[in-house]
Amino acid sequence: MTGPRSAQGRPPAASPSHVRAVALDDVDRRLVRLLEEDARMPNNALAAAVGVAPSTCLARVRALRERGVIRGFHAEIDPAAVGRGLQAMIAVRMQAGARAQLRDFARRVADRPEVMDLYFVAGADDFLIHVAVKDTATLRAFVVDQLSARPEVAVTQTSLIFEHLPAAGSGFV
Amino acid sequence: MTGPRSAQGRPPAASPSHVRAVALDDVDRRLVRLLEEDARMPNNALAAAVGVAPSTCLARVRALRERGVIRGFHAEIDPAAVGRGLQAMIAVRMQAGARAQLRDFARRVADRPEVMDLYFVAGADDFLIHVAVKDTATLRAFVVDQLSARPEVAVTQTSLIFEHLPAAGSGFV
DNA sequence: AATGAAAACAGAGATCC
DNA sequence: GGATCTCTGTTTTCATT
Repeated sequence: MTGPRSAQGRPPAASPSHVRAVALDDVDRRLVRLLEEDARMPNNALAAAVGVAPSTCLARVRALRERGVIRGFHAEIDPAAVGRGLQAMIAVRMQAGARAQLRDFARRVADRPEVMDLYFVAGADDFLIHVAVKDTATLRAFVVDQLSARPEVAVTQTSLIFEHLPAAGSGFV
Repeated sequence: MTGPRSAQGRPPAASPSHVRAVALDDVDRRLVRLLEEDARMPNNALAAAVGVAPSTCLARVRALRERGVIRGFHAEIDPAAVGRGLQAMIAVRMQAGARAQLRDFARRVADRPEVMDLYFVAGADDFLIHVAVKDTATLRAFVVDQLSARPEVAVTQTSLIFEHLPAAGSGFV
């Protein structure tokens, strides 16, 4: 484990992509796939599953972390179980004159506790915000206070999310 | 740890919400927050951080898993590092007559390796698909073969994602 | 339900191939 | 770069409160 993280902040490094074109061999790819599914798989089980010695496996996983291939290990939490049963996707378009502040504005929004993901997109909208909140009143407050009331924001469009299927572990690594 | 997962499938249980209105006390909430940030935090460190004995901590975490509050532990992977440097959000609207098959169709799509998340939404679109792929050719192949060529699909709209800020650990648990 | 002690186990390093 | 061995520390169980 490296450094701890500020409780409310963004992950420290591992920016957009970078450390690019890292060549992963077959063992690396299998490790990534296994840890994507179960981040707590013991090192020796991991080693056995990919067919290397535990010490090798440990070194491989550490290298994957250091290369930025593995960005971190996280528990997946049921939002509803922690009082965030309502999810929405909010498309935001900034005022033409406010494009220069787009990234700073979006990053501040992304640091709000309601926000689960923020996607900068190409096209009519500037970014999408995936939020999980307690109820419609909280959602409305977020949209109004954090977005539509801001002069930088031109338009927002909120879509309620009925269900979210995350795909942790299904990638074709 | 409960059962293993089929490599390509969805997580087993923990559907939309369920096990609902689970009362979490202060210790539970702190455990959830810590594990959301670092799923591999050692049990004794976890115990010390929340102020209970390691054995108690272990039982708490196990209970959180069994209650479905914690759905799993996953490594966060840099998509670019595993050859999926291009991300997009695809909005899909189904044909009016195909709404009955919406869920089945969407679930099959969600099991595709390109798909990272699928959101069923209210409004003009039926669902949004967050994909991560190698290049534009792969993206185009996905959109055409899996979506627009299908008779159930009315329209798709693809937005490239420039950057994705995930918020693991920022929730207000 | 939480604890403390004891047993089982995994993790990290040094050494060698 | 990878394996074997060993020591240290953590995870886990269980009797107890």
